[in-house]
Amino acid sequence: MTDVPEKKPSRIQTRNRRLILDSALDVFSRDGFGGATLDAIAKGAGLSKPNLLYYFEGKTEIYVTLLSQLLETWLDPLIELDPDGDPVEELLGYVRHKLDMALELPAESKLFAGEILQGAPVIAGYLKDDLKPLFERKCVVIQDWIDTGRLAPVDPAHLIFSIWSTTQHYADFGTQVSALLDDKSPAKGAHNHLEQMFRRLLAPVNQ
Amino acid sequence: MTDVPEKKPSRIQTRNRRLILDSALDVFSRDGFGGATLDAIAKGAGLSKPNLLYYFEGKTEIYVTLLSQLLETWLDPLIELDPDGDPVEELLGYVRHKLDMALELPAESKLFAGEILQGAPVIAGYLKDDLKPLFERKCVVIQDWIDTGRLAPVDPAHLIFSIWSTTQHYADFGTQVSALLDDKSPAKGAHNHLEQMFRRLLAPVNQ
DNA sequence: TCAAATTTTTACCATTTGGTAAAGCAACGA
DNA sequence: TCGTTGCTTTACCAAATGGTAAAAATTTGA
Repeated sequence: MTDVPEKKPSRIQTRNRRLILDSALDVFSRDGFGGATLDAIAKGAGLSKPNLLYYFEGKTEIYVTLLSQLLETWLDPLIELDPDGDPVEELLGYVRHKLDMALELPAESKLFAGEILQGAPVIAGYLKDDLKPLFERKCVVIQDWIDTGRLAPVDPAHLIFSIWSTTQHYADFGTQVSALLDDKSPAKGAHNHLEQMFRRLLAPVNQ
Repeated sequence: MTDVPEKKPSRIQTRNRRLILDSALDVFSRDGFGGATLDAIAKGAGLSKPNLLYYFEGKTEIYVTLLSQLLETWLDPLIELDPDGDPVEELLGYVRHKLDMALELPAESKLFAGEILQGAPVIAGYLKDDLKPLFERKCVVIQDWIDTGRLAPVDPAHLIFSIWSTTQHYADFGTQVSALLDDKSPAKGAHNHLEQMFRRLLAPVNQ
């Protein structure tokens, strides 16, 4: 038995692992996996590099831990799409939720985006094993809404892609958005615009 | 005079600079700036590393050259938005054009995305000096279309963001899209979906 | 309070990486 | 044919980086 001797973590462990992961999120999301250095992460956490390596086995383990924790949070709002709710309001609620997450947790969004951008070397398995089944279940839910006339006909998969892309854009391309909008917060305008866009797309024609 | 003694490039120079930039596009878009190595770029180009450094002054110069060339191509379709054309068709044409580019040049799209994701360290000046004026001109054009009743009322800036995000998603998040759609090409579905979505959004209500 | 366990530091190291110096080779014009 | 110019290779190097060993300091529990 080489593993599973793990005891409950001490207070120091809990605190320092938290410090490390917080710093790592900054560094990885700003510099990418390849550009990030253990020195930068250690400095941001206020620890020495060997000390950091006392808590994590290496750069990759920090990165994987960060992504794993992130994915749970990321999945949540999609899970909550309720088949029994009002279709248009359920989907608009999902849009709002995703946009709020993008605006409030841009570093997390960027970390995820960077991972996918580079071909998902770490989370390819997660995409196939966890995200895909969920994605397909929700596509069925949306298709049902369409078939029962409560939603305008639309391709469920591409609808989800559009929701993801438009909302995450405000985090992942935040630098560009800020540059083009003179740093005035895009939050209000983005919410209104996306609500309008998806409402028009989704509202069934004959009520 | 330390610069501008540049003569016309020889055939060998033209060929090798092309080889290097082609390889660099692969490597930078796959591994990010920080993760890319000169060795990988040299290998991909079939040259030795010192030979590569005979043609470019360093890693950064290759990256900057690549981005500069890319930005011209990237700007083009937006420039072509014709104020005198039919508003809805002009915008739908723009959507089509951007989507085709994303599907045909995913590496270029990813390179740009990676640069913005990391805070646009290299092209921040371009965003302010070139993209922003163009962006604002086109926002005015769109606003005029709305004011003359030929386009549904919509926030021009956020409309452009939505077009960019939804189209580029098929390149930048192509790994995820492929994983979720079982590798069947998303091209047809994406075109239909985006056409439908933006047509509904943009068509003026009272014809 | 004191020994055991945990945490942190100091001092390293091997590899990778961006980059250089300089010699060798090839091409071209006179 | 020869010298000048342009291109390529060989042989390096200094810095950065991921990571380790082991001693020192600290905390913990009995």
